[in-house]
Amino acid sequence: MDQVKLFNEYLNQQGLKNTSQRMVILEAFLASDSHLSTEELYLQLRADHPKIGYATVHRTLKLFAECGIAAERNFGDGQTRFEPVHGEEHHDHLICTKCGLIIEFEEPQIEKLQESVAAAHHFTIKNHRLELYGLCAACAADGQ
Amino acid sequence: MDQVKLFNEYLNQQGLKNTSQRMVILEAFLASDSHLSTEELYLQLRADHPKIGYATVHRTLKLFAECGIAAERNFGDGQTRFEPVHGEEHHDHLICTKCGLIIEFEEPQIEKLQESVAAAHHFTIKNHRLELYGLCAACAADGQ
DNA sequence: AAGAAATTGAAAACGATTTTCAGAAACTAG
DNA sequence: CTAGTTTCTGAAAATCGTTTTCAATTTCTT
Ligand SMILES: [Mn+2]
Ligand SMILES: [Mn+2]
Ligand SMILES: [Zn+2]
Ligand SMILES: [Zn+2]
Repeated sequence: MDQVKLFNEYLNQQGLKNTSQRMVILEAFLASDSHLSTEELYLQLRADHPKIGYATVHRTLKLFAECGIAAERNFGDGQTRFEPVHGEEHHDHLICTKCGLIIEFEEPQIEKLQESVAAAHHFTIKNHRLELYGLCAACAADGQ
Repeated sequence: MDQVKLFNEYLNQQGLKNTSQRMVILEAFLASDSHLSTEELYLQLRADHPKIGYATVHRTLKLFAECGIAAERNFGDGQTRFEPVHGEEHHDHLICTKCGLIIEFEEPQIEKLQESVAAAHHFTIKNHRLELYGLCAACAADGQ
């Protein structure tokens, strides 16, 4: 699915305007490595677009999240991160606390068990977060 | 295990001093409902101990976490919460996004699957967080 | 082309947390 | 017990990521 199209449709629906800044930020966001903070994307953009302000970058990332083309993540380092959402697939994360490497995974059996836990408590799950923190292979191989 | 004893041993080890404030805060913390923010515990203490400052409450909660008698939690409401750690048991949480109810659960099968996911990626898990957000039975029964 | 409405960037405001600092309290040695 | 040393405390200020404000600019509709 075309993220740019989805975003433009969302802007129209909401009576928002399409600006050059928004397009630049969207392209940079989609092209970049995932799990970016506002700060990181802002600094990255700065090279080619020094006029774009931090506030605009942040507002735009939140717009992406609102319209569903970005997911907000929080990996406990005190910064909100954003990653592009491509299809329907949900995924969770392995996070290396030494080098910051992020590995994504899907495990349907875990999702199923989550549902059964919820059912046992008469609870309806709307969303969840599962994050496994530790050391990636490379960092574990290094001195600890 | 006696949390008070553990805390005092930790203070000694670290060359820290045992003060009346620390004891008061520890007792209130252990007696209280779990998953308290600094603010909440501070306000609760205020009734009987109006002289104890916010900074002292917060510093002391972090000390508890350092010495292992408290666990830090973050349920996405922008406040760090602390809960007493009683034994070795680990648990995860169901969180009602409407009324704030927190239900604790343990699911060994999920933990096992987490390990196998990690192993598949040559990753060593140090800790993890699993939070299921949604509606508790009562809130689901209400109008949504 | 003109007007109405939304957007932008810089700076100020926010809110949770952390630090500073001078006076108070706790511990240690004598 | 007392003096000396160290840590602690509470209030206020500082920090840090995030959000809001506001006047100027841009977009988009007539
Ligand atoms: Mn991801
Ligand atoms: Mn808990
Ligand atoms: Zn690593
Ligand atoms: Zn509820």
